[in-house]
Amino acid sequence: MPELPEVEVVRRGLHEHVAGRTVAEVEVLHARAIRRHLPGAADFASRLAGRSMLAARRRGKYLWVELSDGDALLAHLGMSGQMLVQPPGAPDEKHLRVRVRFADGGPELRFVDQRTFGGLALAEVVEVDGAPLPLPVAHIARDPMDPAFDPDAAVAAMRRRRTDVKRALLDQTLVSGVGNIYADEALWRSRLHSLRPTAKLTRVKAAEVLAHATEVMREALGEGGTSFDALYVDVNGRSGYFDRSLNVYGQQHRPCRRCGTAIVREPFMNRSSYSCPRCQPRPRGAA
DNA sequence: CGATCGCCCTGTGTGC
DNA sequence: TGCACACAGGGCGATC
Repeated sequence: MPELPEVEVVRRGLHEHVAGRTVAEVEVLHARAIRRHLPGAADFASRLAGRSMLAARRRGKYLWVELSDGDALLAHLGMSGQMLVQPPGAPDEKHLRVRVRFADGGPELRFVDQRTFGGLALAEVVEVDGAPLPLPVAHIARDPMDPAFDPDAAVAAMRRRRTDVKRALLDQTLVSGVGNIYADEALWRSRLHSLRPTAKLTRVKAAEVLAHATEVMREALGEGGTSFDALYVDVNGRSGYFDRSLNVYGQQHRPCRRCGTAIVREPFMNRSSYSCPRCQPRPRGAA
């Protein structure tokens, strides 16, 4: 479940290990991994070969590497995607989808993805609101780690929506980078139930939940991200430690760290929401 | 256009 | 032991 902090850890690793290197050869082992690259695997491989990789960038949960021709190698990790830096000759991972070999003969870049929700693509870079973005990312809002992130504008956009606060937090066109884990953690810190309507939140309360989302993601980044198993790892295959700090996510039946009430899990959008029923009372009238 | 819903995937865990 | 099914869930296309 890579969300902003986990993707940022991967971005830093890419920046450190691939920036400045020239691609020699690309191998696509599973077509679904490049399904967003509409011209197909052969086009993907031939256009990437010979390009140099420049800076690694990120917005929300998307990351990309600028290429020497002005385009970008765009990646989304989905649920289980990994970008690994491995020595040539290391055994192929079971779910290895794309391999990038470099002209210097050094470590390869490997895209590994068990559940195949993630993928790579080559994309044109366009300018949106003063920021260079790969075209498929143009509709994604700035994330709270972006120096140009405007909290007041994000609060206003959230309150304009006729929806529930958790849906708003997960909507990448309002604020990007927040997924199910950090949404639940931010709501717990804000003492808000996921079904509270955004339109009824005060400006102050909406700003508070956004600030909590930002804070929890910053703390997670400081711990190297959240990991429940070996699915989420940095480019060297190492896991983060923030799962030890989670207050509600995955904590059903455990006592709330504030009031001792048992944390509950409820179905939400075909997935789960975790909350404290006492600190985060369900709004009246909500189903 | 805003909001909602179903689908895309595979490995793991659980209950019968 | 083996089978069926729930679950993990981000993003996007279709639909109203």
